[in-house]
Amino acid sequence: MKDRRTQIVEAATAVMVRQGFGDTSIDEVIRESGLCGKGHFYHYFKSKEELGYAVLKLQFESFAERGLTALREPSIEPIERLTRFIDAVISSQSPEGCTSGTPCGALATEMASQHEGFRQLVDALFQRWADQIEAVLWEARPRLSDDADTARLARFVVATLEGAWFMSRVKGDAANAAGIATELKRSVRSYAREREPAVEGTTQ
Amino acid sequence: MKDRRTQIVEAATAVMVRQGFGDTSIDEVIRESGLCGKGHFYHYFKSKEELGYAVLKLQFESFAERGLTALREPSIEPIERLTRFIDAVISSQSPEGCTSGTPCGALATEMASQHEGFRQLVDALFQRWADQIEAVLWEARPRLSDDADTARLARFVVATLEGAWFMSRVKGDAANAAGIATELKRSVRSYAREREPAVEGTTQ
DNA sequence: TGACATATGGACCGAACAGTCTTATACTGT
DNA sequence: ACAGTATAAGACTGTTCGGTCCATATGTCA
Repeated sequence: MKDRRTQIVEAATAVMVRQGFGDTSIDEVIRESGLCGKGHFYHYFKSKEELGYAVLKLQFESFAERGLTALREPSIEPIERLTRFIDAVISSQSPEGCTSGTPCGALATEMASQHEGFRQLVDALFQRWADQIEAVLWEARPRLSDDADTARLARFVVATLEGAWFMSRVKGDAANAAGIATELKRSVRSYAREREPAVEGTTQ
Repeated sequence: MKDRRTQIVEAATAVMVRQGFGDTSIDEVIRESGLCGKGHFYHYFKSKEELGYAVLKLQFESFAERGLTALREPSIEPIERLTRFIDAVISSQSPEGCTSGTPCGALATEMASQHEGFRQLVDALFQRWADQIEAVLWEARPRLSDDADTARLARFVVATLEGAWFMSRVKGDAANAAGIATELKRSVRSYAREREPAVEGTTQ
């Protein structure tokens, strides 16, 4: 029933991640999806905008499953969990193609700036990141210094990850992103009360 | 001689910052510039792409003058200078319109992902930021802890500023950006050897 | 078999847009 | 006054693209 629709969304995602939303034509999506004919596409989607929402949601959900659930893993110490999460996000965007990895990226940026509805969806995505990260920080609270504002710190982490993604995209340099991750992890750790050896986890 | 050209670039910048490069038509630029007729525009610019370069350069240079020169101000203590720079960047994008402030922004993102030439220009912009910041950090080196990698830290600052800009754009929330700035400043300060009171400079 | 919904295919339309062409106007120096 | 050139204006073209329309299959339930 929904097979075809999913197939279209996945093909569209691939093309759009490469070329952006605005520069991806319906015809291109149709060609890439293996189907032929405009009517066929418009049988499943009311408009290009609706396709956009579907694409955004797909990226959103697939990332939520892969990355964010790891943040909840109770067997790992919370700060270590966050550290791993940072590494995961950074490394997922290292090879030239942000293959289909990050739910943010140029696509979200572009779409957010085009339709108000897209913007809200992207905002919701960030909020979800931030909320999850804050939950982890909250969990680690006994080991953080008193001036740690978990909500603020969570948003800081998200913003920096975003910035790292953006910068590495423009520079096409993965080492760059890794360096940013290192600094970010250090930032988080700087809130930890002196107590443990605060193991420096190398990215690779 | 160049009056008209500048006038066009400025009008184009205003429109493009609002709508993006792709969604800004030459006709719109012409209307906004006060001139009439396509030929008139193409008298000054070879193509839309050339206009794009001019717009990017304008944003680049105007920001360089306002923000980056302050980074070189020798009368202020280097880390304090960097702190003020961070505040300046963040506050310049606070009111709903990133009026014409940040040379980065959606525009740079979008353009960078469209033409290789644009990408290189945006990259150069980041590099200039990073270089200037690194110079400041290098100056402050005697007061930084030994494990401070100035180049890496500089890129981290730039990336986070980018991320803060992007996030606050999506959220439309200035307080958010301020919080990120606070964290970023703390990060930089955390490299300072314990010595001074490390004054917390409030943004406003 | 026939009626009817769900899928599939593709021709077509109107709008928007980058860029060209042709023409008209102002200002120079001679 | 006249040639030459920078400036100005806008009609026009070729193309791309989102979206509509209509025609055809392919079931599926009677």
